[in-house]
Amino acid sequence: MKVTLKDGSVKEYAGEMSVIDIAKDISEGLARVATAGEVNGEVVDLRTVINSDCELNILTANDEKGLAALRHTTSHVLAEAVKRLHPEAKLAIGPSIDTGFYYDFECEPFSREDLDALEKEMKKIIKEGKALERYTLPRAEAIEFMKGKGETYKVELIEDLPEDAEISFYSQGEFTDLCAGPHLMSTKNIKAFKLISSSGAYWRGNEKNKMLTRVYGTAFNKKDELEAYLAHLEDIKKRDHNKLGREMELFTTVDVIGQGLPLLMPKGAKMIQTMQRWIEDEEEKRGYVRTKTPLMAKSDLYKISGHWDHYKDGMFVMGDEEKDKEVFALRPMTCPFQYYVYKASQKSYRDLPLRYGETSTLFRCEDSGEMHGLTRVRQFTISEGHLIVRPDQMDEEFKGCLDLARYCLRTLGVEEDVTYRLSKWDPENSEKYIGSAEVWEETQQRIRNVLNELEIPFFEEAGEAAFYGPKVDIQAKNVYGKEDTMITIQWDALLAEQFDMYYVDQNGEKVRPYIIHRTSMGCYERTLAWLIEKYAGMFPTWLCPEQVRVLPISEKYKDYAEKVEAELKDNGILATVDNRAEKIGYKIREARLQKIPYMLVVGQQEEEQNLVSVRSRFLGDEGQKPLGDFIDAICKEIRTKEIRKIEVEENK
RNA sequence: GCUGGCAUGGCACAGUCGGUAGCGCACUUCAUUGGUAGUGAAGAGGUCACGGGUUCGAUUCCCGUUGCUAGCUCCA
Repeated sequence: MKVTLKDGSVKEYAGEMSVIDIAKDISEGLARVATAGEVNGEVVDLRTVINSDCELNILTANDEKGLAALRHTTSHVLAEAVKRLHPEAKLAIGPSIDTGFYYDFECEPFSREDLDALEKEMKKIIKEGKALERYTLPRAEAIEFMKGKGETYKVELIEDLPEDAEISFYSQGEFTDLCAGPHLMSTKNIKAFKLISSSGAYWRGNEKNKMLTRVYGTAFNKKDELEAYLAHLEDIKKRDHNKLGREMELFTTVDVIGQGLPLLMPKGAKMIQTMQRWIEDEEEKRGYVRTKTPLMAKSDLYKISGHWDHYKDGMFVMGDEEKDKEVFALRPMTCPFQYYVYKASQKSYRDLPLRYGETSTLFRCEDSGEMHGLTRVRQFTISEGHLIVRPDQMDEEFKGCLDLARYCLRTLGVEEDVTYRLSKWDPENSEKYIGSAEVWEETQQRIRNVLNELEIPFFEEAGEAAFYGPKVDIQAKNVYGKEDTMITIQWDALLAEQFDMYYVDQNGEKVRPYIIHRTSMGCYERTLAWLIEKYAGMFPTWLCPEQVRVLPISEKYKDYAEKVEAELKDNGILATVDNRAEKIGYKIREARLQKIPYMLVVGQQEEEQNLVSVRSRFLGDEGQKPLGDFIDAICKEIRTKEIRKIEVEENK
């Protein structure tokens, strides 16, 4: 057989060879994941193809797929440990994932102590060093086998496989699991693993099914890799906006106010105001006009838009339809409000495109388990906008929205951190959407063309569209790897009909416009959360709620310090003075902990020569400068929204 | 909504095998007037989230509620 090595060279083996022989022949590292191989891009168990005539691409322990095999094997060891300590537990599934693996069981929930005991048992199993043997059974026999063991979930899994399928199993000593592989040769090759947490998870991800107990764990090739990963987990907790944002007094929550209703404190509110002013001004430059529409409306409005039928559960409804004459609901979106602004007067084709923007507060009654810090809340504010467009202007306007979105991302310094998703409808589930299949397919293709033209890499996902049209969602991950939508641009060729919107064309005919629903920088709260994690609280100067702090050496220099502060403020710089009777070292320590970009130390020398001693977050001690020079420099930094590089170690 | 975990002064945490609580930071006052990451001293501050139950007695044990949190599900 031919074996392709990592460097692309091909080695040929003749006659009967064992997997171990080949693995050892190639490298020591390979023996660790010797059962993982790849034929025609598909990961297979080496033993299924060994000595047959095919080209095999050997996976090393450092390959993603090799690592997956290691982790998957660890999940089998976990399953065996669970069966040993909790024989009543039923096995569900246990795949490897990005960060490790998990295994779902039907059993009582595990506490941390249970996990520790399982880890101990797993170490025992690993030490026993059982070889993983692979064998297959015909489908009917496989079902009988699993039925005999009482593994009802496994039976269900096999029943979903084709009638003529050969079902593969892996056994390690006394423990056998249904599995496609691949695996390590032996459990003893697991060198570094850790059970991370336990939680509930619905069988097959369906909330109508039974809730199983999921155990998350991870495994690495080497102990130090595991330790580095665990240290990394600790590290990202420090960037977690939900922790850091509270510590930095950007926001807080209060029991009696309610879930998903964070309070933005002065510093957080200032940052959001800075972003809002910036975005509103930018939109105006790009031809947007502003509206300010009500935060609530009668149910009649939502009945026209379709939200009353489709999304009533997600809205805060005031009143009872049975008893009250009028029922109101807080708005979960701005669309229909701006449509009525459009409809207030008759529009000509010459009026289009019309770009409406609104800094819009929305309310969505998220389920109680969904709320998270500032990223998933029940009241939030977005830079919402609707473009009312002639069909022939659609491509250009859609591009304009993408351009604005990318400008926002670039300015915040996060353009490298996002992925673009073309969110399509789901033809299998067409009742969730309005409009014909032809319209959907055509619009999706037009969006694809726009993205390709702008050379934006994107991926496509079915079933993620809005009910009225496909969209481009700009996605970002939080420190824990969870993904959220930061910006959305939606193509809507259908709602104009619902609201009877039209314009009059050259021929005097009424024509339906197209609509683009879009955000320029999405939800302010969510963006703030993202920035906290991105910059670990050390925001670009222009976004900082306090940009400069003046630190007089002693109270003798109070007047000069206040003069400096006044001059900074005159120039639009957010500055304060620390006039407390503390030593300079103490004041510096505090300003650094509060991540203030610039400290200006002033004493006798500075006062006499109208100087400031600059200490920045970026370079540390920048030396004495004339006050005017400093002001010029920081004003430029703020005006251009520069993101200065941090070149000093943050070691305390 | 579901399954767990957690809830002790403003913050971050000890602690009580059931006998009404402590440290650090922050805060207040006094002294100190200083040159680049913590000056010293004194003081104030908590019905141990809320509501029930068990008990002679509950912050501690049990139940419920609320909030936070890890996931699952959901996210127009």
